[in-house]
Amino acid sequence: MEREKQYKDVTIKDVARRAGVAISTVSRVLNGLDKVSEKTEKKVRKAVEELGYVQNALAVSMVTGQTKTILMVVPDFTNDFNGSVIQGAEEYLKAHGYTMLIFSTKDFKEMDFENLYRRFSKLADGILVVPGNPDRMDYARWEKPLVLVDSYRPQGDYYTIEIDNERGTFLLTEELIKNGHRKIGLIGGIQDESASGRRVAGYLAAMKQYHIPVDQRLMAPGYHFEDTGSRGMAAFLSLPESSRPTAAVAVNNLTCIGCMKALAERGMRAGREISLAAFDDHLLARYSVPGVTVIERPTIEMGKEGARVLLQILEGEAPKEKRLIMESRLIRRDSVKYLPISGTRDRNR
Amino acid sequence: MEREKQYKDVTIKDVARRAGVAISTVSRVLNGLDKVSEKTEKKVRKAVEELGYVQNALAVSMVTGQTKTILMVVPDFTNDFNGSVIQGAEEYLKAHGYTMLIFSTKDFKEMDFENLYRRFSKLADGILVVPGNPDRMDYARWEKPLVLVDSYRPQGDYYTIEIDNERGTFLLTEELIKNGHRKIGLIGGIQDESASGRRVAGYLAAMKQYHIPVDQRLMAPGYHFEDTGSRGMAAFLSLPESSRPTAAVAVNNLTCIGCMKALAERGMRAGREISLAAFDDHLLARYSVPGVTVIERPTIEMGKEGARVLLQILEGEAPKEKRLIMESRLIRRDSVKYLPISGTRDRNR
DNA sequence: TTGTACGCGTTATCAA
DNA sequence: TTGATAACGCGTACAA
Repeated sequence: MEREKQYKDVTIKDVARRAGVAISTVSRVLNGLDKVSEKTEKKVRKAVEELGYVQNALAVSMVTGQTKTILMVVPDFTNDFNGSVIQGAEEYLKAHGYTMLIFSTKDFKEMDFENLYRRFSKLADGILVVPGNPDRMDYARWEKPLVLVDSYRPQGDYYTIEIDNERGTFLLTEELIKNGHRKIGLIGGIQDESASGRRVAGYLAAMKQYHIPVDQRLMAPGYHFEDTGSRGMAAFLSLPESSRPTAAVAVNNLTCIGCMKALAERGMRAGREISLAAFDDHLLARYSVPGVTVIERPTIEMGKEGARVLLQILEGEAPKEKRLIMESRLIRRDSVKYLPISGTRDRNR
Repeated sequence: MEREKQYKDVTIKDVARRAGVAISTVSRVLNGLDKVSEKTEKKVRKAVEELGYVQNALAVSMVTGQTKTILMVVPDFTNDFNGSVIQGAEEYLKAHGYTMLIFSTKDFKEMDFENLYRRFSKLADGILVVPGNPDRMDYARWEKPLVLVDSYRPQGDYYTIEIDNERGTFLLTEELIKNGHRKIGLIGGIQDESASGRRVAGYLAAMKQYHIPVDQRLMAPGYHFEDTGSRGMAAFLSLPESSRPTAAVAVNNLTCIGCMKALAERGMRAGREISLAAFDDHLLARYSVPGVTVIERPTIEMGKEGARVLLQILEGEAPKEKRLIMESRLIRRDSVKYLPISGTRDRNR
């Protein structure tokens, strides 16, 4: 009863009454579109202030058809790569008056995508997605502007924020080769599977370029999870010494962590018993001793760029180039041991 | 022109026309409230199916006054603690038909809170916040249901999801003491500051209980950032050996990481040159060699519980007990070295 | 420069 | 059991 009154929000109508003008005048002042005499503007602003009026974004969206909201979809929130991308995107959106809805596809069944589109189609103006691994989402059903961060779909004609995945693993593999390694394992990755496939390709390309035959036993394919890494590394370590790899490339942060876990459990360390180089920098790679050689990506910037491109599309100024390739770089640390014995001799450090 | 048509959404009106019934009937079918004859229900469902109709959540919210959305506020997305809390909360909300808006308070000025409340008051039914450090947000302005995750405001009469912070640092400190350490430093924490203050108190309580005088030089207070940790550890290491601590307690994940960074830069490691025990488990503590002894919290569950309590309040079934204290536990790893020399003698491992 | 009135897509109330 | 219609809060032609 009384309570009802209390929670009753002040509307544009209340402001109009208080200011002694029409609601359209209030609207005009608030949106600063048409000309309004200075005097009435002052009256309105005063009323707004006194009443503590706040626009009802819902009602605005109803009539304008815009929600000023974008939906961000990520595989899960506990992966620091996703966290960084979200951070960058959220900052950009916030700074440009947009609000962010968020949705995680963890434990998602493919069927669920349909519901996702239904559920959010009216709630957001556009969608920014970090694909999972595997990357099987059918984006075609989403009819509004869409930007993919860290996906590889050259045929799909989507707006994407990428880095050169193939080059990344190529550099990692090359780094190992240049340090004298020839028995190099690959941990994780699925051939022909989106970005993951590109990373496998980079490994193979480096091996080929340096004329090193690929040993299938040294490839431990799998999706980009920690488990793939720990199992892959365990498998390598159980090989007879003659065929055991002296180094390994992990395809992403989680597989790298899995490798390090497997090593730690055996009292071993990357750069001692086996060398390691991985895609994506992370806490453990950075601060463990020895540190792990990695490909670093501008994760926060990728999120920011994704948001920027999305808003550009919404403003009707879509960039001509659909694929935006960002820079990545190799960070050398001590997980790569120099093997002077056999193989290539030129040290690169 | 044509394009306009394409993007024109199908509304309840279209469904009604197609089914040959009134819109109110369609609404009834959709919401399953009143009785509807089986025949008309079938007609309506068919029309919905054929047209691919989806309710416009905005319009629903306009009239019901509920948005079925909650706002989650976190300090930033790159901290894995926040990531886990978000993960838990998002899963719970999603499963209960709620949508999650998200907002980061990184680089937030206190003044900005007012805008935050204004901006989201009409967009969300409730708010779930993980406070920053410092924890100075004025929640009183937010008039809707609110739940704090990991905040300590016993006087504020808020709904909170907590763990026993004081007990946490007490256990960490005690663990060091029981392993023979007496010169124990504290890294981070601000006295009398919310949860942070409780952690300082836990350290002091343990020292007192074991009759160890507190040396002010061994307290390196500061907010819960990485920098506080690396500087604190650096300061400890530069003390003359006679007064240098043999062990340190870090108040959270970031300060712990800072400590480990400082050690790594000097070629040192926790558990060798100095012992370390910290609040919050994380990647680096778990998998680095040696692993770090920590207090582990049920982070995902904390998010989940926060969401649960919030929805309970929204359903009008607010729990009687405002503070929900969750369990945490000590995980022993190898960063605590046993010092048999002087001091307490009973080993606890 | 300002005001009137319609429409956005729903739910809910009241009649029929 | 169904239908007509008034809200919800706002933006915006159009009229004044």
